[in-house]
Amino acid sequence: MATIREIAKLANTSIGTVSNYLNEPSLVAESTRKRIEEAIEFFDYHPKAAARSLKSRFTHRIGLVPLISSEDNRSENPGDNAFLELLAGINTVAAENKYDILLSAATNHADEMKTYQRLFGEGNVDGIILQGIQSEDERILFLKKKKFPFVAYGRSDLPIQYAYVDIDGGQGIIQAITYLKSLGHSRIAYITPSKSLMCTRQRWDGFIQGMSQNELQIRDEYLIEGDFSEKSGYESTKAFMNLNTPPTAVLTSNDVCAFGVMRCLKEMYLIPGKDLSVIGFDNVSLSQHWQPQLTTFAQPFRKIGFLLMESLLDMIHGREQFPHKLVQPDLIIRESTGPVC
Amino acid sequence: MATIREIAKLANTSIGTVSNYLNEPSLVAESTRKRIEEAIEFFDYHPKAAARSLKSRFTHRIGLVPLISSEDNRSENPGDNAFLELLAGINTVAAENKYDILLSAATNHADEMKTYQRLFGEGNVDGIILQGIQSEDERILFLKKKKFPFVAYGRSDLPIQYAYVDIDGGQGIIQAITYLKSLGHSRIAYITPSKSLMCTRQRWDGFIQGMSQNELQIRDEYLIEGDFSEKSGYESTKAFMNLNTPPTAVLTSNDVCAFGVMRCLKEMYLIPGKDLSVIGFDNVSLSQHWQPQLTTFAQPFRKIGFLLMESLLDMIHGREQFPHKLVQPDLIIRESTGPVC
DNA sequence: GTAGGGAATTGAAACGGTTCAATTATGGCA
DNA sequence: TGCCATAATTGAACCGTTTCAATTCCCTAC
Repeated sequence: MATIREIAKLANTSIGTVSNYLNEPSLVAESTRKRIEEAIEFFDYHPKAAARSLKSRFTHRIGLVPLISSEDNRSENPGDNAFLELLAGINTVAAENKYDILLSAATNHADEMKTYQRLFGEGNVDGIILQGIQSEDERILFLKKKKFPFVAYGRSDLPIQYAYVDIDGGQGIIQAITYLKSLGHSRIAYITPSKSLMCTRQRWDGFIQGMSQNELQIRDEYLIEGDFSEKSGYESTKAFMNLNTPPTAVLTSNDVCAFGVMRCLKEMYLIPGKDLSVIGFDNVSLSQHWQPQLTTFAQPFRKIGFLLMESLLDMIHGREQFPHKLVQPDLIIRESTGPVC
Repeated sequence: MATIREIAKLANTSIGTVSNYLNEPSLVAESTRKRIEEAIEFFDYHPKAAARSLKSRFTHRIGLVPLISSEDNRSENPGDNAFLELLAGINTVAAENKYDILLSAATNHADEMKTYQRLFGEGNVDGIILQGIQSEDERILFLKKKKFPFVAYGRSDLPIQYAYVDIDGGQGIIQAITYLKSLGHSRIAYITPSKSLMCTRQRWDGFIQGMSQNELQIRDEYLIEGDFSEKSGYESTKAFMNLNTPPTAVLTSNDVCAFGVMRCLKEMYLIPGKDLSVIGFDNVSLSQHWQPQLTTFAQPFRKIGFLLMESLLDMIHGREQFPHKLVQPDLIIRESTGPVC
């Protein structure tokens, strides 16, 4: 395989000039450039990545540690499609900027931090994208301490500055309430996710703002803290529908919870979208095959991937310090919502 | 960041010995080993990947070019989950062997070959996994010519030796026929995929063998060459059911085709699994939510990922030349098949 | 004719490991 | 004690780029 020295020799110039051509062609005179191009063509020359990054300190790679469930599952895991769309988005921007994605997995979950230390320590990548952010996320603390470029998909509750892209759950809720109001709803219930989660607070702020903006009254008996389970949807609905004046619409914490709501309605011979409008969150693939099809929020994962990669490149090249970006979820209107009777 | 020289100095030994420790600890005496370990611990030392692979010619990375659909789709694309499971399998074996996966995308489809040339030419990876094999696949020709380690998921019709992992569609069909026979079926129809595809021939061989093994008669009017479309399932079924003695069971080319079969039955007020047993191929996520749930073949993608990576490692390390591996598809029995009435 | 300055080019040093032939240490045995 | 085989260690050379200070080239202005 040809090296830069052979190219230089054939093009009758020095390796320094060839290197310049490779990295900043404008530094090279027209005639020299032509000869170098011919030599490169002749040898089908590609500069070796290892040599390049040894000296330049740039790998043109970014790191990503996939969350892989250990068991074999081809199930409806909503995260699956999400990850793939995310990857597609990241990959698109990466390719446009001549970057590759390095996927590193830990053999077991306990070793996950070791994977990040290795990615960083061995100089395998120029930056890292984090997903599945947790409260007090130690990966964030680690990378921040090392001053290594990274972007997180999701906000944590750490009191430090770092780059992230996240869903604007609050704006979503506002949008949903406005939509429900336009259908004539005023008695809107809300099954919130568990209080301990980051997204809950953001959505809750949106709920308050959305209700006041639409001049609707928040009623305590219409609020239940659930979790992401089917059961919490089922049980909350039971409680709601046994009130003297039950709500006419309910916002749930996610699609699975919304399925629980609908199961309860079915048992009570009530019809989703008619007796109670139901809105989910996530747009899992089942939601469009359910009977009735579920109105829900979709996260534009591909766009999130774009933004993650763009932010990371900005950081790597020192164009920005800690970019923050929020994206609106898409309200996908299907059959589980309808005008109030 | 510490280098191997600093480690050697602190451990009071030479860089050669430290390098030995890193790569083949058995070469280093116990006492020296201890001092080196302490020094590594002290500096939190990680050998730089670039320096390592510059001289050793091993990157500890394998390359994979994902097939990314350009449009934003969070649809039921059956390939999506497949790819993720495949990746999970590859990643697991890779991690166990201290390998990472390099994902490289082309900005547009026309440049795909360039991506492979770059992956190879820049020395970015030790080997490559190919998916979506096509007839006369130029990637295979290229990598073969360069004598670069690669494993393909799927067979092509090229008359050259290369490593692959593939589904044993023929064995699947035999299994399906044996299963149908056990339910009392003898009039079995088969909607084959298009003749031009590699898998068709393999499945067809299985069909012949399965029928003769079960002492069943192949009848020409029960054979239709379809494609992977819903429509071909629909129209073939119309033809079958208008015969004087219609079949009691039908094997289809894939799940989508099977859905077409069932739509036709519904129109004719016939019941899948009762009036006609239907077997799909692929186990797309819809197949278990269909009414009735579809009996179909699932590909064990995660296992395929294992095998791909294991084969590739064998080739990289010169343990095998062109490993071939076939895996059985899993017949998933659901509601669209039943005993003959 | 010459000074000045920008554009183009040069080549040695550096990046941080691995490799390997050569050297030294160690232990067993007569 | 001396000899030999084997284990352990050494360090210089090398991998193929980038980098940068120094040099050369070329043109313009005076």
